[in-house]
Amino acid sequence: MPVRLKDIADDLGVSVVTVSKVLRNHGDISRETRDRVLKRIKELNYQPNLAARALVTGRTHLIGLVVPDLVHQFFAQVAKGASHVLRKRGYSLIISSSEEDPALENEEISQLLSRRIDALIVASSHSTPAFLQQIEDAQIPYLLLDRKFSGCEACFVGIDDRKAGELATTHLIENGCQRIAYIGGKNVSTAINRLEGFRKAMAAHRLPIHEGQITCRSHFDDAADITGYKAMKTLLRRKPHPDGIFCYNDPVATGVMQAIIEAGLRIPEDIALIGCGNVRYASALRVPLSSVDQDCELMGEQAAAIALDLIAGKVVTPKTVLLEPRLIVRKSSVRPAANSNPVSKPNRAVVSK
Amino acid sequence: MPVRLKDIADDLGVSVVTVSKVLRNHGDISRETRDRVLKRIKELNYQPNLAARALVTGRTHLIGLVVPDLVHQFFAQVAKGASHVLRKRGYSLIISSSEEDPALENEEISQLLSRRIDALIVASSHSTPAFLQQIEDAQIPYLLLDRKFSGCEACFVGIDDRKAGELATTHLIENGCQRIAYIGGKNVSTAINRLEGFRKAMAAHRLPIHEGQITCRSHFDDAADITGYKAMKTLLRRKPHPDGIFCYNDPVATGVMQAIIEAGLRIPEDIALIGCGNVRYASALRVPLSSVDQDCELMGEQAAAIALDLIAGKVVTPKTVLLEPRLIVRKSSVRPAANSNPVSKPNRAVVSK
DNA sequence: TTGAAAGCGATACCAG
DNA sequence: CTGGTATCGCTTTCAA
Repeated sequence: MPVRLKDIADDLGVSVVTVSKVLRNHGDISRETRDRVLKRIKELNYQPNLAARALVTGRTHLIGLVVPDLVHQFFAQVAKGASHVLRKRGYSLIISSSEEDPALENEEISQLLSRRIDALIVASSHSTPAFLQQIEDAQIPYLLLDRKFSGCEACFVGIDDRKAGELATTHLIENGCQRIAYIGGKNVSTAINRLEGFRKAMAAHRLPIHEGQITCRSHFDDAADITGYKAMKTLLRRKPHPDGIFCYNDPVATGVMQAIIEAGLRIPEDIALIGCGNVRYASALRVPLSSVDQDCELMGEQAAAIALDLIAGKVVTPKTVLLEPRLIVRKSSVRPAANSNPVSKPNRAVVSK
Repeated sequence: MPVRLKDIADDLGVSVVTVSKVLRNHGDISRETRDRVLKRIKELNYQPNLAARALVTGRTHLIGLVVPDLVHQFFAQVAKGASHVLRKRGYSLIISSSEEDPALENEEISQLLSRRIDALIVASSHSTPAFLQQIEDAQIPYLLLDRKFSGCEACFVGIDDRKAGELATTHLIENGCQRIAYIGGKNVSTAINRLEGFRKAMAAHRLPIHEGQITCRSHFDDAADITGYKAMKTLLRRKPHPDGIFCYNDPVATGVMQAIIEAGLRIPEDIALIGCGNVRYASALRVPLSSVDQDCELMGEQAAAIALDLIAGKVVTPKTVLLEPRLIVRKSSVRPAANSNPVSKPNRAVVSK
């Protein structure tokens, strides 16, 4: 049985209260008592029972993180960033993966709430904010990550998705693409806003968009790359086929790449391709993949910081942190011929192998 | 203020004990009372306070999972598998990533122990089992995952690493490689045992191994792919350079691939390459990467199942689950010319794009 | 079939 | 400076 406060108190002939105070630097303790207690705590390697502490203080020092897919590197990196910040402050992270399933996500959230986590960070797979009610009801502070809801007052950390879409699309246009297609997810803000950025860039260059050029699919059980693969297969049936593809994330772009190559077409010569998220292995793919970087670890860190602020009651008005997307140019989108006559300078682009 | 047992009891004019019993199907409750209680619980959306419950029962329904790197897809998938099994049984998973740093790992473990998790699953970055003492001291059941320690009695779930090494190496040999190099990690059982399998396969085919052909490096802060990249750069300085490379995991192989291509050599013609772990994006890499599949989700599920058994006291003698490695052949290791004279049939190989 | 009483291990409050 | 006492929300035990 683990050492308790009482064991230490008894050993030293003081009260549990005294020991408890020493433990939390709660002043008003004589130097001498302090040292004796500290010594004994060390000797016995005392570890406070956090469940007991949680019961009386109402703080579990547990923070929940709900993501749509932990296997997607993006969310793993976010988790890493968040975990890093929280650990230093004595908090632990409970990570739940909803597998892009809203029903499962609700269950996960409910589990977390009943654990009385101190705050919740959610990258939701829901398409409407209704589910947030249960969190509000539980009165647990929360913030949205990566995906937000229009008209929702909650704190949010993510990137400027419109700009990301604009950046990527403009880049394709500057590389001579005319018939650019967009492949996105369904009903998530990242997909919707990146699409908006796409439309804006196309309009700015007076390029028409035909309906068939826009694909929005849910992932369901399919991994994102399979979704991309299938979507591209469909696009390839159009004549003429698109000459540029912007995917709202990198796993989708990975599947798209496979489909293009299988069709015997060249990237970027026949079809230029760009993703979003800049996963680590992007440069190692069949054709090094251009992408839009979202600094995912930083995103996790910021989310964690806000969660801590929320807990501390430091947040009065909902806070929104929008990280700047950065264009990362690799082979998949660069057409040497087209480059000779750029429409405009790329916006803070980074060229990477 | 969340709803408490007492609120429900007061509402219904029964005692908290009665409500508590209903909640846990603790027989000896009249049908009628049962239904009334259940109804009210639903209405108020009552969620038991797990901290309070943990305090009295000594069970937190929390299971810790410590991995060296959550961003490595392998461990994310393991976490997914484990989480899936545990969730169904009312347990939550607290995931800690040690970033391959033994000191950080100790801290993480200590945090988890002080949270009184019910069991701990560890894929350790330590090179000796000394750190296990703190877990033993805390009397918390645990099991090792992926990486084990020789002479250690604990439960273990992983793959047969020797066989994985043999499978991969034999495959390279059958594809005509003669000067095969091994690139592994330092002091982890997976690296050591896969190396052993490598040696065994080489010996079986009377192929000599020169010391320079074996590289074992820690990752430290570098991502695994950078480790692989650097190791390969060094190997390429040898004359003649190796004609086959077996990497103990896929991220390392990814870096190796980059280095080979940068050097202007062809895969598999000049150098054949195979990894281990079979990450999802293996087939999408610059050259589709052959690998050894370890069925990581199943590994996570098995680990979770054993953790539950340990908690239930069902495990008498330490249990070891070794999953069968499966060879996945892709382009990076297939040399058409060599295939005409295979040394032996590949062992249950799967050919995949 | 029901419930009163006694904790679980810690903290908060207030008296000495 | 120190410590007694009540309390957090729930389960356990045992008597009614």
